[in-house]
Amino acid sequence: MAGVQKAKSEETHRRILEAAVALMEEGGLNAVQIRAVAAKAGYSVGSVYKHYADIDALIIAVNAITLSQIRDAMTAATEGLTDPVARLKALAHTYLDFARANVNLWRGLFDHHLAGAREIPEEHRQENIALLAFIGQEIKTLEPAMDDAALAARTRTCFAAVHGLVTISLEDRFIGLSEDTLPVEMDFLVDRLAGR
Amino acid sequence: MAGVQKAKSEETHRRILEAAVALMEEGGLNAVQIRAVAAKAGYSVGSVYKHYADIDALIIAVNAITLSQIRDAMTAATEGLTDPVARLKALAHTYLDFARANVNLWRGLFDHHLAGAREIPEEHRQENIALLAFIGQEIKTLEPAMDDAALAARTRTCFAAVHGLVTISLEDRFIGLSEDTLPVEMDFLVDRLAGR
DNA sequence: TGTACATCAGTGAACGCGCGTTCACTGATGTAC
DNA sequence: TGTACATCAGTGAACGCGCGTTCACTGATGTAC
Repeated sequence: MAGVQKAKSEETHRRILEAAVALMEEGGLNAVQIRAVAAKAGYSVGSVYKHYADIDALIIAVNAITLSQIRDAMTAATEGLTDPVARLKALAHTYLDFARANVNLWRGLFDHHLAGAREIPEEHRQENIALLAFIGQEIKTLEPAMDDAALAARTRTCFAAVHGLVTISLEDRFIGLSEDTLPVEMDFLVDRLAGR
Repeated sequence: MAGVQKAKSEETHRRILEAAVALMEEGGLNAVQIRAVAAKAGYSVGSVYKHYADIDALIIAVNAITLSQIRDAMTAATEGLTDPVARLKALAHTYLDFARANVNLWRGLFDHHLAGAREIPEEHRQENIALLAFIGQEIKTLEPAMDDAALAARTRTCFAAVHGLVTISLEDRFIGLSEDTLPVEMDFLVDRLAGR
């Protein structure tokens, strides 16, 4: 009956990660605490440490899931669209909708800062690049003559502008744009960025 | 010799605030701690509480100074300029330059979240509105036919887009735009937002 | 198949640190008469 | 001007809480012979 330990271990690993995701969703980054995760997953504190080196590793794992969810949503949203501007709009709205539907998961991506010299894991970096690649692809279609450096810069600018609109709309301290005007403003922004 | 106590008290108040600003500048939001502020200002922990109700009140005071610094820089930067787009570019570059020159003070504005139900002080809110008013004024010149609600929405969108570019450029996790391309991208963004 | 030992998953009390906050106290300044 | 008392600025040890992390331990699973 070999493999029982492995199966148990994998289930525990999965349950702990699920609990962490749920806590991030419910209470934001600060709610992802070792004791809370352990309790929610149905294990003890020590077990969490058998699967994740520390709290940062766990949060990074949660953020990796969030990034891949966004990537998947973007893939689905652009499927079948051919016009570059329509595709860019679909990407922007997907990003906005995801952020609004999953405020805490989305904030977790940007609120989590590693202390000191620790590096962002390569996997995470790749996911970020993947999101930018969605945008870069469309901009290349719109501006075929642009060289690679300019394209990379322009891609980040466009992402940054859309990201800014999403950020500000989620901050209550800036009395937010109303529910209805937000998509209108997003379309305006993408149109202008695309030169239309 | 009346007024000695008042003068001492005012000086202490000022020194504590100065120490808090210096700490925020040097080490970011998390460096603004009661003990650190007290030590830097040359007083004891208890004295800080004689002048500020709690750590949040002190941080809010620091942020108020930062906001007014930005506002003053914007006023100076637009002086003498008449073209609305030139003025918008000057505002955007002032914002970018301030953030790059005072990363920690600038981050403090957005990283500080009040726990629970506490409200953002009215003074703070007014300063935010003041910054938006700078932009709104120029957009009104560019789009005189726009009604107030649309103008308010558009103003926030433009601020948000510029804010996003500044935010992303300060994040090292997105390999930043190089020193040189950043102003170019900022000009591009403002031109496009202005419809040029 | 059975025995002895090694390895693993899981436990949870205890440690340690950071840090905001309190409060009884001291000495200086202000005020009333 | 002098005395007695009140008020204020400033002190810093101590409290309390949150929370990440450790580690000696238990029982189950795996392995060697």
